[in-house]
Amino acid sequence: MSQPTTAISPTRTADFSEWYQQVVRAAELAEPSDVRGCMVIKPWGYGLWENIQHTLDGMFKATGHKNAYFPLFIPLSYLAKEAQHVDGFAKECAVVTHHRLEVGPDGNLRPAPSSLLAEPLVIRPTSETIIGATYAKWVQSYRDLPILINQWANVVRWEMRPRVFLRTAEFLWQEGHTAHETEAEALEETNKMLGVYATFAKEHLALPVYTGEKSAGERFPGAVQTLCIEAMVQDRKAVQAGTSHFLGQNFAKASDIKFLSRTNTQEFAWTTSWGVSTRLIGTLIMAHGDDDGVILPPRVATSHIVILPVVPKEETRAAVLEAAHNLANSLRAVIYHGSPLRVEVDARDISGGTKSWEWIKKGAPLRVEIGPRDLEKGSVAVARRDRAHKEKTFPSMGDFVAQVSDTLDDIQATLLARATEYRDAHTVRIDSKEDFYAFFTPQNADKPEVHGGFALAHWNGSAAVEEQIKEDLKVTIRCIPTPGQIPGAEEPGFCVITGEPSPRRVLFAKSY
RNA sequence: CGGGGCGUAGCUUAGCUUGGUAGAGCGCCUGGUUUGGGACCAGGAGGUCGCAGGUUCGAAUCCUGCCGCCCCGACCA
Repeated sequence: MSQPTTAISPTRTADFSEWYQQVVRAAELAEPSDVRGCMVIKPWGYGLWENIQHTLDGMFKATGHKNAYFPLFIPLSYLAKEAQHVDGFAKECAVVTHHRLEVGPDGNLRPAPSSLLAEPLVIRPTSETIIGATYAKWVQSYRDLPILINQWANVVRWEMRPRVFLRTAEFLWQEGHTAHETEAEALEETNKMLGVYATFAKEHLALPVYTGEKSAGERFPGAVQTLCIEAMVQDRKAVQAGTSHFLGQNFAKASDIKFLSRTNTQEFAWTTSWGVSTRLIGTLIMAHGDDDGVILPPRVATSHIVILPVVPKEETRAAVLEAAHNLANSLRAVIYHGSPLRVEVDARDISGGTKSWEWIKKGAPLRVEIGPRDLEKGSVAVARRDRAHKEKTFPSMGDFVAQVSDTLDDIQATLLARATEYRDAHTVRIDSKEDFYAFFTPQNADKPEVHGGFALAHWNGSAAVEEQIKEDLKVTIRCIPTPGQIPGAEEPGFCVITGEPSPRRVLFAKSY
Protein backbone atom coordinates (compact mmCIF):
# COMPACT_ATOMS: atom_id res chain seq x y z
CA MET A 1 0.00 0.00 0.00
CA SER A 2 1.37 3.39 -0.95
CA GLN A 3 2.01 5.75 1.93
CA PRO A 4 1.29 9.45 2.01
CA THR A 5 4.32 11.62 1.42
CA THR A 6 4.07 13.02 4.92
CA ALA A 7 3.58 11.10 8.13
CA ILE A 8 1.08 13.57 9.52
CA SER A 9 -2.18 14.36 7.80
CA PRO A 10 -3.35 17.03 7.31
CA THR A 11 -0.22 19.10 6.70
CA ARG A 12 0.48 22.32 8.57
CA THR A 13 -0.66 24.50 5.70
CA ALA A 14 -3.80 22.46 5.05
CA ASP A 15 -5.14 22.67 8.61
CA PHE A 16 -2.75 23.75 11.32
CA SER A 17 -5.07 23.12 14.21
CA GLU A 18 -5.85 19.58 13.13
CA TRP A 19 -2.18 18.97 12.30
CA TYR A 20 -1.29 19.92 15.87
CA GLN A 21 -3.71 17.45 17.39
CA GLN A 22 -2.54 14.69 15.07
CA VAL A 23 1.10 15.37 15.93
CA VAL A 24 0.43 15.21 19.65
CA ARG A 25 -1.22 11.88 19.13
CA ALA A 26 1.20 10.41 16.61
CA ALA A 27 4.16 11.40 18.77
CA GLU A 28 2.55 9.83 21.81
CA LEU A 29 3.02 12.98 23.84
CA ALA A 30 -0.44 13.13 25.38
CA GLU A 31 -4.03 12.11 24.87
CA PRO A 32 -7.37 13.52 25.91
CA SER A 33 -8.76 12.04 29.10
CA ASP A 34 -12.33 11.18 30.00
CA VAL A 35 -12.45 14.39 31.98
CA ARG A 36 -13.21 17.26 29.66
CA GLY A 37 -10.31 19.61 29.15
CA CYS A 38 -7.82 17.41 30.95
CA MET A 39 -5.02 15.44 29.35
CA VAL A 40 -3.06 12.31 30.06
CA ILE A 41 0.58 13.18 29.58
CA LYS A 42 2.30 10.07 28.23
CA PRO A 43 5.90 9.08 28.99
CA TRP A 44 7.34 10.65 25.83
CA GLY A 45 5.63 13.94 26.69
CA TYR A 46 6.24 13.78 30.41
CA GLY A 47 9.93 13.22 29.78
CA LEU A 48 10.01 16.65 28.14
CA TRP A 49 8.43 18.17 31.21
CA GLU A 50 10.92 16.43 33.50
CA ASN A 51 13.79 17.84 31.48
CA ILE A 52 12.26 21.30 31.47
CA GLN A 53 11.77 21.03 35.22
CA HIS A 54 15.28 19.85 35.84
CA THR A 55 16.91 22.67 33.95
CA LEU A 56 14.65 25.46 35.16
CA ASP A 57 14.89 24.22 38.72
CA GLY A 58 18.65 24.55 38.47
CA MET A 59 18.29 28.06 37.11
CA PHE A 60 15.92 29.05 39.93
CA LYS A 61 18.30 27.71 42.55
CA ALA A 62 21.21 29.47 40.89
CA THR A 63 19.28 32.72 41.33
CA GLY A 64 18.76 32.09 45.01
CA HIS A 65 15.37 30.43 45.14
CA LYS A 66 14.24 27.39 47.12
CA ASN A 67 11.33 25.04 46.53
CA ALA A 68 8.39 24.58 48.86
CA TYR A 69 4.86 23.30 48.54
CA PHE A 70 1.57 24.96 49.39
CA PRO A 71 -1.96 23.48 49.54
CA LEU A 72 -4.09 22.66 46.53
CA PHE A 73 -7.18 24.05 48.27
CA ILE A 74 -7.69 27.73 48.81
CA PRO A 75 -10.41 29.03 51.14
CA LEU A 76 -12.88 31.04 49.09
CA SER A 77 -12.36 34.03 51.36
CA TYR A 78 -8.64 34.14 50.52
CA LEU A 79 -9.31 34.43 46.81
CA ALA A 80 -11.75 37.24 47.50
CA LYS A 81 -9.18 39.36 49.30
CA GLU A 82 -7.79 41.01 46.19
CA ALA A 83 -10.65 42.51 44.18
CA GLN A 84 -9.10 42.44 40.71
CA HIS A 85 -7.67 39.02 41.33
CA VAL A 86 -10.98 37.43 42.15
CA ASP A 87 -12.64 39.17 39.21
CA GLY A 88 -10.03 37.71 36.92
CA PHE A 89 -10.35 34.13 38.11
CA ALA A 90 -13.91 33.79 39.44
CA LYS A 91 -15.28 32.55 36.12
CA GLU A 92 -12.92 29.61 35.85
CA CYS A 93 -12.73 28.13 39.33
CA ALA A 94 -13.43 24.56 40.37
CA VAL A 95 -14.98 24.64 43.82
CA VAL A 96 -15.11 21.94 46.48
CA THR A 97 -18.27 22.11 48.54
CA HIS A 98 -18.54 18.69 50.22
CA HIS A 99 -16.20 16.26 51.85
CA ARG A 100 -18.17 13.01 51.84
CA LEU A 101 -20.22 10.84 49.47
CA GLU A 102 -23.29 8.80 50.28
CA VAL A 103 -25.92 6.78 48.46
CA GLY A 104 -28.91 9.00 47.86
CA PRO A 105 -32.62 8.13 47.74
CA ASP A 106 -32.33 7.28 44.03
CA GLY A 107 -29.61 4.74 44.75
CA ASN A 108 -26.89 6.87 43.17
CA LEU A 109 -23.79 8.17 44.84
CA ARG A 110 -24.04 11.85 45.73
CA PRO A 111 -22.23 14.40 47.90
CA ALA A 112 -23.65 13.98 51.38
CA PRO A 113 -25.73 17.09 52.20
CA SER A 114 -24.58 16.78 55.80
CA SER A 115 -20.97 17.16 54.70
CA LEU A 116 -21.44 20.62 53.17
CA LEU A 117 -18.36 22.69 53.95
CA ALA A 118 -18.87 25.81 56.00
CA GLU A 119 -16.56 27.61 53.60
CA PRO A 120 -16.11 26.31 50.04
CA LEU A 121 -12.58 25.52 48.94
CA VAL A 122 -11.32 26.64 45.57
CA ILE A 123 -8.89 24.40 43.75
CA ARG A 124 -6.01 26.77 43.14
CA PRO A 125 -6.03 28.53 39.78
CA THR A 126 -2.80 30.14 41.05
CA SER A 127 -1.45 30.49 44.56
CA GLU A 128 -0.86 34.19 45.27
CA THR A 129 -3.49 34.32 47.99
CA ILE A 130 -2.65 31.19 49.95
CA ILE A 131 1.07 31.85 49.71
CA GLY A 132 0.49 35.47 50.69
CA ALA A 133 -1.42 34.35 53.78
CA THR A 134 1.51 32.13 54.70
CA TYR A 135 4.13 34.81 54.08
CA ALA A 136 2.17 37.14 56.34
CA LYS A 137 2.97 34.77 59.20
CA TRP A 138 6.60 34.44 58.24
CA VAL A 139 7.43 38.12 57.96
CA GLN A 140 7.93 40.33 60.99
CA SER A 141 11.02 42.32 60.22
CA TYR A 142 12.93 43.55 57.19
CA ARG A 143 15.45 40.92 58.27
CA ASP A 144 12.93 38.23 57.21
CA LEU A 145 13.08 39.48 53.64
CA PRO A 146 13.46 38.62 50.86
CA ILE A 147 11.50 35.40 50.68
CA LEU A 148 12.44 33.63 47.47
CA ILE A 149 10.33 30.53 46.95
CA ASN A 150 9.16 28.47 44.03
CA GLN A 151 6.72 25.60 43.86
CA TRP A 152 6.18 22.91 41.24
CA ALA A 153 2.48 22.19 41.17
CA ASN A 154 -0.69 21.60 39.24
CA VAL A 155 -3.41 24.21 38.94
CA VAL A 156 -6.95 24.18 37.63
CA ARG A 157 -8.62 26.77 35.46
CA TRP A 158 -12.00 25.78 34.09
CA GLU A 159 -11.39 26.73 30.48
CA MET A 160 -14.24 26.99 28.02
CA ARG A 161 -12.19 25.92 25.03
CA PRO A 162 -9.40 23.59 26.03
CA ARG A 163 -6.53 22.64 23.75
CA VAL A 164 -4.04 19.94 24.65
CA PHE A 165 -0.89 21.36 26.30
CA LEU A 166 -1.76 24.93 25.26
CA ARG A 167 -4.83 25.42 27.41
CA THR A 168 -6.00 22.56 29.58
CA ALA A 169 -8.31 22.68 32.56
CA GLU A 170 -5.59 21.20 34.74
CA PHE A 171 -1.98 21.89 33.95
CA LEU A 172 1.44 21.50 35.46
CA TRP A 173 3.57 24.53 36.12
CA GLN A 174 5.93 26.23 38.47
CA GLU A 175 5.04 29.39 40.31
CA GLY A 176 7.65 31.54 41.96
CA HIS A 177 6.46 33.82 44.75
CA THR A 178 8.78 36.32 46.29
CA ALA A 179 8.47 39.08 48.86
CA HIS A 180 10.87 42.00 49.16
CA GLU A 181 11.72 44.94 51.32
CA THR A 182 11.76 47.50 48.55
CA GLU A 183 9.99 48.23 45.32
CA ALA A 184 13.28 48.39 43.45
CA GLU A 185 14.30 44.95 44.66
CA ALA A 186 10.95 43.44 43.65
CA LEU A 187 11.18 45.05 40.23
CA GLU A 188 14.67 43.70 39.83
CA GLU A 189 13.41 40.22 40.72
CA THR A 190 10.57 40.49 38.20
CA ASN A 191 13.01 41.39 35.46
CA LYS A 192 15.56 38.84 36.50
CA MET A 193 13.12 35.94 36.27
CA LEU A 194 11.83 37.15 32.94
CA GLY A 195 15.44 36.97 31.81
CA VAL A 196 15.72 33.41 33.10
CA TYR A 197 12.68 32.46 31.05
CA ALA A 198 13.94 34.14 27.91
CA THR A 199 17.32 32.45 28.25
CA PHE A 200 15.74 29.09 28.89
CA ALA A 201 13.39 29.42 25.93
CA LYS A 202 16.18 30.34 23.59
CA GLU A 203 18.92 28.01 24.74
CA HIS A 204 16.95 24.95 25.71
CA LEU A 205 13.70 25.07 23.78
CA ALA A 206 15.29 26.72 20.73
CA LEU A 207 12.49 29.29 20.85
CA PRO A 208 13.37 32.86 20.06
CA VAL A 209 11.10 35.03 22.17
CA TYR A 210 10.37 38.71 22.48
CA THR A 211 10.30 39.98 26.01
CA GLY A 212 8.12 42.86 27.00
CA GLU A 213 5.41 44.25 29.19
CA LYS A 214 1.71 43.56 28.87
CA SER A 215 -0.70 46.42 28.30
CA ALA A 216 -3.07 47.17 31.18
CA GLY A 217 -5.79 45.18 29.45
CA GLU A 218 -3.71 42.01 29.26
CA ARG A 219 -2.24 42.27 32.73
CA PHE A 220 -2.48 39.56 35.40
CA PRO A 221 -5.42 40.32 37.72
CA GLY A 222 -3.97 42.17 40.67
CA ALA A 223 -0.55 42.87 39.17
CA VAL A 224 0.99 46.30 38.78
CA GLN A 225 3.11 45.14 35.89
CA THR A 226 3.09 41.92 33.90
CA LEU A 227 6.16 40.99 31.90
CA CYS A 228 6.09 38.17 29.39
CA ILE A 229 7.94 36.22 26.76
CA GLU A 230 6.12 35.81 23.47
CA ALA A 231 6.96 33.11 20.93
CA MET A 232 5.71 32.70 17.36
CA VAL A 233 4.54 29.31 16.17
CA GLN A 234 4.14 28.10 12.61
CA ASP A 235 0.66 29.43 11.98
CA ARG A 236 2.20 32.81 12.88
CA LYS A 237 0.19 33.19 16.05
CA ALA A 238 1.80 34.29 19.28
CA VAL A 239 2.04 32.14 22.37
CA GLN A 240 2.61 33.70 25.75
CA ALA A 241 5.23 31.27 26.94
CA GLY A 242 5.99 32.66 30.37
CA THR A 243 5.09 35.55 32.64
CA SER A 244 6.69 37.46 35.47
CA HIS A 245 4.53 39.78 37.54
CA PHE A 246 5.42 42.75 39.69
CA LEU A 247 2.58 42.75 42.18
CA GLY A 248 3.49 45.97 43.94
CA GLN A 249 1.98 45.96 47.42
CA ASN A 250 -1.44 44.79 46.25
CA PHE A 251 -1.22 41.27 47.51
CA ALA A 252 0.81 42.27 50.57
CA LYS A 253 -2.03 44.57 51.54
CA ALA A 254 -4.66 41.93 50.77
CA SER A 255 -2.79 39.28 52.76
CA ASP A 256 -1.33 41.61 55.34
CA ILE A 257 2.34 40.90 54.67
CA LYS A 258 3.81 43.61 56.92
CA PHE A 259 7.23 44.13 58.40
CA LEU A 260 8.99 46.52 60.69
CA SER A 261 11.41 48.51 58.59
CA ARG A 262 14.95 49.64 59.23
CA THR A 263 13.46 52.91 60.47
CA ASN A 264 11.03 51.20 62.80
CA THR A 265 7.91 51.79 60.70
CA GLN A 266 5.32 49.21 59.61
CA GLU A 267 5.65 48.63 55.85
CA PHE A 268 3.93 46.35 53.37
CA ALA A 269 6.19 43.98 51.46
CA TRP A 270 6.62 44.18 47.70
CA THR A 271 5.84 40.90 46.00
CA THR A 272 6.34 39.18 42.67
CA SER A 273 5.14 35.99 41.04
CA TRP A 274 6.31 34.24 37.90
CA GLY A 275 5.47 31.05 36.09
CA VAL A 276 5.79 28.75 33.11
CA SER A 277 3.65 25.72 32.41
CA THR A 278 3.21 22.63 30.29
CA ARG A 279 2.11 25.13 27.68
CA LEU A 280 5.81 25.31 26.82
CA ILE A 281 5.47 21.82 25.38
CA GLY A 282 2.64 22.88 23.10
CA THR A 283 4.66 25.86 21.98
CA LEU A 284 7.61 23.63 21.24
CA ILE A 285 5.52 21.28 19.12
CA MET A 286 3.94 24.11 17.14
CA ALA A 287 7.20 25.97 16.66
CA HIS A 288 9.45 23.12 15.55
CA GLY A 289 7.22 20.36 14.21
CA ASP A 290 6.99 19.50 10.53
CA ASP A 291 4.64 17.44 8.39
CA ASP A 292 6.29 14.25 9.64
CA GLY A 293 5.69 14.99 13.32
CA VAL A 294 7.34 16.71 16.21
CA ILE A 295 11.03 17.69 16.25
CA LEU A 296 12.47 17.79 19.75
CA PRO A 297 15.31 20.17 20.56
CA PRO A 298 18.12 17.96 21.92
CA ARG A 299 18.54 19.94 25.13
CA VAL A 300 15.07 18.92 26.34
CA ALA A 301 14.43 15.78 24.27
CA THR A 302 13.03 12.84 26.23
CA SER A 303 15.67 10.67 24.52
CA HIS A 304 18.53 12.10 22.52
CA ILE A 305 19.24 9.01 20.52
CA VAL A 306 17.28 5.96 19.57
CA ILE A 307 19.22 2.93 18.37
CA LEU A 308 17.41 0.73 15.88
CA PRO A 309 18.93 -2.73 15.53
CA VAL A 310 18.52 -4.07 11.99
CA VAL A 311 18.06 -7.81 12.07
CA PRO A 312 17.56 -9.19 8.56
CA LYS A 313 18.68 -12.70 9.45
CA GLU A 314 18.02 -14.60 12.63
CA GLU A 315 21.62 -15.81 12.93
CA THR A 316 22.92 -12.25 13.24
CA ARG A 317 20.33 -11.14 15.79
CA ALA A 318 22.36 -11.78 18.92
CA ALA A 319 25.46 -10.04 17.59
CA VAL A 320 23.51 -7.01 16.37
CA LEU A 321 21.63 -6.62 19.63
CA GLU A 322 24.80 -6.91 21.61
CA ALA A 323 26.47 -4.27 19.47
CA ALA A 324 23.41 -2.02 19.87
CA HIS A 325 23.52 -2.26 23.64
CA ASN A 326 27.27 -1.74 23.69
CA LEU A 327 26.86 1.38 21.59
CA ALA A 328 24.09 2.57 23.90
CA ASN A 329 26.35 2.16 26.90
CA SER A 330 29.20 4.02 25.21
CA LEU A 331 26.81 6.86 24.45
CA ARG A 332 25.42 6.92 27.99
CA ALA A 333 28.95 7.52 29.19
CA VAL A 334 28.97 10.79 27.26
CA ILE A 335 28.08 13.82 29.35
CA TYR A 336 26.00 16.21 27.29
CA HIS A 337 25.52 19.64 28.91
CA GLY A 338 26.01 18.20 32.35
CA SER A 339 23.92 15.03 32.10
CA PRO A 340 24.48 11.60 30.57
CA LEU A 341 23.06 11.18 27.09
CA ARG A 342 19.57 9.71 27.09
CA VAL A 343 19.68 6.67 24.81
CA GLU A 344 17.04 4.11 23.94
CA VAL A 345 17.45 0.80 22.12
CA ASP A 346 14.29 -0.12 20.24
CA ALA A 347 14.62 -3.89 19.92
CA ARG A 348 10.95 -4.52 19.23
CA ASP A 349 10.43 -7.17 16.58
CA ILE A 350 8.52 -5.07 14.09
CA SER A 351 9.40 -3.99 10.58
CA GLY A 352 12.28 -1.54 10.34
CA GLY A 353 10.36 0.98 8.28
CA THR A 354 7.49 1.19 10.71
CA LYS A 355 9.88 1.54 13.59
CA SER A 356 11.83 4.33 11.90
CA TRP A 357 8.66 6.25 11.15
CA GLU A 358 7.51 6.00 14.73
CA TRP A 359 10.66 7.72 15.91
CA ILE A 360 10.43 10.31 13.17
CA LYS A 361 6.94 11.16 14.35
CA LYS A 362 8.14 11.25 17.94
CA GLY A 363 10.96 13.59 16.97
CA ALA A 364 13.95 11.82 18.48
CA PRO A 365 16.90 14.04 17.48
CA LEU A 366 19.09 11.17 16.26
CA ARG A 367 18.20 7.75 14.89
CA VAL A 368 21.00 5.26 14.66
CA GLU A 369 20.67 2.04 12.68
CA ILE A 370 23.04 -0.78 13.36
CA GLY A 371 22.96 -4.03 11.37
CA PRO A 372 25.18 -6.90 10.20
CA ARG A 373 26.90 -4.84 7.49
CA ASP A 374 27.72 -2.13 10.06
CA LEU A 375 29.18 -4.71 12.37
CA GLU A 376 31.54 -5.81 9.60
CA LYS A 377 32.61 -2.26 8.87
CA GLY A 378 32.45 -0.97 12.42
CA SER A 379 30.15 1.82 11.34
CA VAL A 380 26.57 2.97 12.01
CA ALA A 381 23.91 4.68 9.92
CA VAL A 382 22.87 7.99 11.44
CA ALA A 383 19.81 10.08 10.58
CA ARG A 384 19.09 13.51 12.02
CA ARG A 385 15.51 14.56 12.65
CA ASP A 386 16.21 18.08 11.40
CA ARG A 387 17.20 16.70 7.98
CA ALA A 388 15.30 14.80 5.27
CA HIS A 389 14.26 11.42 6.61
CA LYS A 390 16.21 9.46 3.99
CA GLU A 391 19.42 11.39 4.53
CA LYS A 392 21.93 9.27 6.42
CA THR A 393 25.60 9.41 7.26
CA PHE A 394 27.79 6.42 7.96
CA PRO A 395 30.46 7.32 10.50
CA SER A 396 32.53 4.76 12.33
CA MET A 397 31.14 3.95 15.76
CA GLY A 398 34.10 5.63 17.39
CA ASP A 399 33.69 8.82 15.41
CA PHE A 400 29.98 8.87 16.04
CA VAL A 401 30.41 8.66 19.79
CA ALA A 402 33.21 11.23 19.74
CA GLN A 403 31.13 13.72 17.75
CA VAL A 404 27.66 13.08 19.05
CA SER A 405 27.57 16.08 21.38
CA ASP A 406 28.55 18.39 18.55
CA THR A 407 25.94 16.85 16.30
CA LEU A 408 23.23 17.38 18.90
CA ASP A 409 24.35 20.96 19.43
CA ASP A 410 24.19 21.45 15.69
CA ILE A 411 20.60 20.20 15.62
CA GLN A 412 19.77 22.48 18.52
CA ALA A 413 21.32 25.45 16.69
CA THR A 414 19.52 24.57 13.47
CA LEU A 415 16.14 24.55 15.20
CA LEU A 416 16.78 27.91 16.82
CA ALA A 417 17.99 29.38 13.53
CA ARG A 418 14.95 28.08 11.66
CA ALA A 419 12.51 29.35 14.25
CA THR A 420 14.23 32.73 14.35
CA GLU A 421 14.21 33.00 10.59
CA TYR A 422 10.53 32.11 10.47
CA ARG A 423 9.63 34.63 13.12
CA ASP A 424 11.69 37.41 11.56
CA ALA A 425 10.24 36.70 8.12
CA HIS A 426 6.78 37.26 9.55
CA THR A 427 7.47 40.21 11.78
CA VAL A 428 6.68 43.43 9.97
CA ARG A 429 6.48 47.13 10.70
CA ILE A 430 3.09 48.51 9.76
CA ASP A 431 2.23 52.20 9.56
CA SER A 432 -1.25 52.44 8.10
CA LYS A 433 -4.59 51.18 9.25
CA GLU A 434 -5.26 49.70 5.80
CA ASP A 435 -2.06 47.67 5.85
CA PHE A 436 -2.70 46.63 9.43
CA TYR A 437 -6.17 45.29 8.66
CA ALA A 438 -4.98 43.65 5.44
CA PHE A 439 -2.13 41.94 7.28
CA PHE A 440 -4.47 40.29 9.76
CA THR A 441 -7.31 39.43 7.37
CA PRO A 442 -7.21 36.03 5.66
CA GLN A 443 -7.96 35.75 1.94
CA ASN A 444 -10.41 32.96 2.56
CA ALA A 445 -12.76 33.92 5.36
CA ASP A 446 -14.52 30.55 5.44
CA LYS A 447 -11.39 28.53 5.88
CA PRO A 448 -8.66 30.95 6.94
CA GLU A 449 -5.23 30.15 5.57
CA VAL A 450 -2.06 30.71 7.58
CA HIS A 451 -1.67 34.47 7.55
CA GLY A 452 -0.55 37.47 9.56
CA GLY A 453 2.30 37.33 12.00
CA PHE A 454 3.79 39.88 14.37
CA ALA A 455 3.02 43.49 13.55
CA LEU A 456 5.18 46.22 15.05
CA ALA A 457 2.99 49.27 15.00
CA HIS A 458 2.47 52.51 16.83
CA TRP A 459 -0.30 52.76 19.39
CA ASN A 460 -1.74 55.75 21.19
CA GLY A 461 -1.86 53.86 24.48
CA SER A 462 -5.64 53.80 24.76
CA ALA A 463 -7.64 50.79 25.85
CA ALA A 464 -10.34 51.78 23.37
CA VAL A 465 -8.07 51.25 20.38
CA GLU A 466 -6.92 47.96 21.84
CA GLU A 467 -10.51 46.88 22.27
CA GLN A 468 -11.48 47.90 18.76
CA ILE A 469 -8.63 45.93 17.20
CA LYS A 470 -9.51 42.91 19.25
CA GLU A 471 -13.13 43.19 18.21
CA ASP A 472 -12.40 43.68 14.51
CA LEU A 473 -9.49 41.32 14.01
CA LYS A 474 -9.06 39.22 17.16
CA VAL A 475 -5.65 40.79 17.36
CA THR A 476 -4.17 41.86 20.69
CA ILE A 477 -1.14 43.68 21.92
CA ARG A 478 1.18 40.85 22.85
CA CYS A 479 3.63 43.11 24.56
CA ILE A 480 5.34 46.44 24.68
CA PRO A 481 8.77 45.12 23.75
CA THR A 482 11.61 45.62 26.20
CA PRO A 483 13.54 48.72 25.05
CA GLY A 484 16.66 48.02 23.03
CA GLN A 485 15.43 44.66 21.84
CA ILE A 486 14.06 45.63 18.45
CA PRO A 487 16.04 48.26 16.55
CA GLY A 488 14.06 51.44 16.05
CA ALA A 489 11.06 50.28 18.05
CA GLU A 490 11.48 53.16 20.49
CA GLU A 491 11.37 55.85 17.82
CA PRO A 492 8.22 57.96 18.20
CA GLY A 493 5.53 57.92 15.53
CA PHE A 494 1.78 58.01 15.06
CA CYS A 495 -0.83 55.50 16.15
CA VAL A 496 -1.61 53.11 13.32
CA ILE A 497 -5.33 53.42 14.04
CA THR A 498 -5.92 57.00 15.21
CA GLY A 499 -2.87 58.86 13.91
CA GLU A 500 -2.26 60.28 17.37
CA PRO A 501 1.30 60.57 18.68
CA SER A 502 2.92 57.37 19.95
CA PRO A 503 6.19 57.07 21.84
CA ARG A 504 7.10 53.64 20.45
CA ARG A 505 5.97 50.59 18.53
CA VAL A 506 4.23 47.69 20.24
CA LEU A 507 3.83 44.09 19.17
CA PHE A 508 0.45 43.04 17.80
CA ALA A 509 -0.59 39.49 16.89
CA LYS A 510 -3.28 36.90 17.03
CA SER A 511 -2.58 34.54 19.87
CA TYR A 512 -3.36 31.29 21.59
C1' C B 1 -25.10 29.96 27.91
C1' G B 2 -26.68 30.95 22.20
C1' G B 3 -26.07 28.84 16.79
C1' G B 4 -24.62 24.47 13.94
C1' G B 5 -22.92 19.36 13.55
C1' C B 6 -21.98 14.41 15.23
C1' G B 7 -22.40 9.72 18.45
C1' U B 8 -21.72 2.32 14.75
C1' A B 9 -15.07 -2.51 17.14
C1' G B 10 -8.95 0.56 19.88
C1' C B 11 -8.97 4.43 15.48
C1' U B 12 -11.29 6.21 10.77
C1' U B 13 -15.84 5.18 9.00
C1' A B 14 -20.10 2.65 5.31
C1' G B 15 -25.11 1.43 6.12
C1' C B 16 -30.08 5.42 7.97
C1' U B 17 -33.59 9.09 3.13
C1' U B 18 -36.85 3.85 1.32
C1' G B 19 -37.05 -0.64 8.82
C1' G B 20 -35.56 -7.27 7.72
C1' U B 21 -31.05 -8.88 12.87
C1' A B 22 -23.81 -4.87 11.03
C1' G B 23 -19.69 -4.24 6.68
C1' A B 24 -14.86 -2.13 5.35
C1' G B 25 -9.82 0.01 6.04
C1' C B 26 -6.13 0.68 9.73
C1' G B 27 -4.67 -1.47 14.34
C1' C B 28 -4.56 -6.16 17.34
C1' C B 29 -3.63 -11.96 17.79
C1' U B 30 -1.69 -16.75 15.37
C1' G B 31 1.16 -19.21 11.48
C1' G B 32 4.20 -18.70 7.26
C1' U B 33 7.11 -15.87 3.70
C1' U B 34 9.90 -11.38 4.29
C1' U B 35 13.21 -7.60 6.32
C1' G B 36 19.23 -1.72 5.37
C1' G B 37 12.88 3.19 5.12
C1' G B 38 5.71 2.85 6.30
C1' A B 39 6.06 -5.67 3.68
C1' C B 40 2.97 -9.82 1.88
C1' C B 41 -0.24 -14.25 2.27
C1' A B 42 -3.61 -17.16 5.17
C1' G B 43 -6.45 -17.66 9.45
C1' G B 44 -8.59 -15.23 13.85
C1' A B 45 -10.43 -12.13 18.03
C1' G B 46 -13.15 -7.79 18.80
C1' G B 47 -19.75 -4.34 18.30
C1' U B 48 -25.76 -4.21 24.25
C1' C B 49 -24.96 0.59 16.69
C1' G B 50 -24.30 6.89 23.19
C1' C B 51 -28.58 5.94 26.98
C1' A B 52 -33.89 5.43 28.01
C1' G B 53 -38.63 5.05 26.22
C1' G B 54 -42.15 4.75 22.01
C1' U B 55 -44.07 2.99 17.01
C1' U B 56 -43.71 -1.97 14.61
C1' C B 57 -44.24 -8.91 13.57
C1' G B 58 -39.27 -6.70 13.27
C1' A B 59 -35.37 -0.57 14.75
C1' A B 60 -28.38 1.19 13.76
C1' U B 61 -32.41 3.02 10.47
C1' C B 62 -38.68 6.20 12.16
C1' C B 63 -40.52 9.27 16.74
C1' U B 64 -39.71 11.51 21.84
C1' G B 65 -36.59 12.62 25.87
C1' C B 66 -31.83 12.56 27.99
C1' C B 67 -26.41 12.27 27.95
C1' G B 68 -21.76 13.12 25.68
C1' C B 69 -18.42 15.15 22.11
C1' C B 70 -16.83 18.57 18.10
C1' C B 71 -17.07 23.40 15.48
C1' C B 72 -18.56 28.82 15.62
C1' G B 73 -19.68 32.68 19.24
C1' A B 74 -19.29 34.34 24.36
C1' C B 75 -14.87 33.28 27.63
C1' C B 76 -9.45 32.49 28.00
C1' A B 77 -3.64 35.77 34.41
